[in-house]
Amino acid sequence: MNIKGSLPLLILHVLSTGPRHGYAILKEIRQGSEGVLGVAEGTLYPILHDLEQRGLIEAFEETVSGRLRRCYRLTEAGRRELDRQAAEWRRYSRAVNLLLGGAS
Amino acid sequence: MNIKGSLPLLILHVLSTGPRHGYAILKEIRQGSEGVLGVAEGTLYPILHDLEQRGLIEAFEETVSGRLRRCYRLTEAGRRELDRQAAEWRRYSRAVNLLLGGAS
DNA sequence: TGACATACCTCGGAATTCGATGTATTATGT
DNA sequence: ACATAATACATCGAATTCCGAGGTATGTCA
Repeated sequence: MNIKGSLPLLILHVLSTGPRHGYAILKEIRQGSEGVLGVAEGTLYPILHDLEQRGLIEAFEETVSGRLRRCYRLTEAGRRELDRQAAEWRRYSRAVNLLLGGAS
Repeated sequence: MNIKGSLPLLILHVLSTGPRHGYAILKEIRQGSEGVLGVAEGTLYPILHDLEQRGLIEAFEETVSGRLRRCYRLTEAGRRELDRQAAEWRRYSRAVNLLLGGAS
């Protein structure tokens, strides 16, 4: 379904626009890509835990619409990693397009 | 090193520009992407065998510079699969760029 | 009261790729 | 002449990445 390896980038980017809980990230990726991209829950949560362990995001509890939710925000290291991965994405996608003979 | 899932697309595309043997495909992907993309040999040959088994490419023996080489050419089904995968690539990469807030 | 969306989670397995390793030939430099 | 690199093909095991299926629980709407 997805271009493999791009999910951490997408997740970090969504969190760079503001803290969110897991399920909200899911919906943001779907809507923000006009339904083209989709992340399965069984994929998202393990990645979230991994990003947290690596210090790229941090979790905090927050009450959203009367219920306790596990929210995440980007750390400074996460911001740097986001920049790094975004640059890498541009580099690779440009290279593929170059090879395929298309523009940019 | 590579965006996962894109290698069959790249290989099919290279073969669409003319028949080649494995090692030549390798170099074509490297040079055609200005060194950004690279395929390990341990990755290429299994994919080649898989594509052949699926009828997307066909092998033939040819003498290249005095030595017998195993060359591959695209089949009709391979051409269709290439079109399909190229369209999918454009669709997904556009969606990622859309989400990341960039153009196209 | 049933269905559906929200919200979180784990597990097993499939797919994809790389690195290491092996073999053999040809070209290039010294 | 000899060593080294490039060419050329191949297999294997391991790592990474992702999905689907399943589980739990609450809120909302008809």
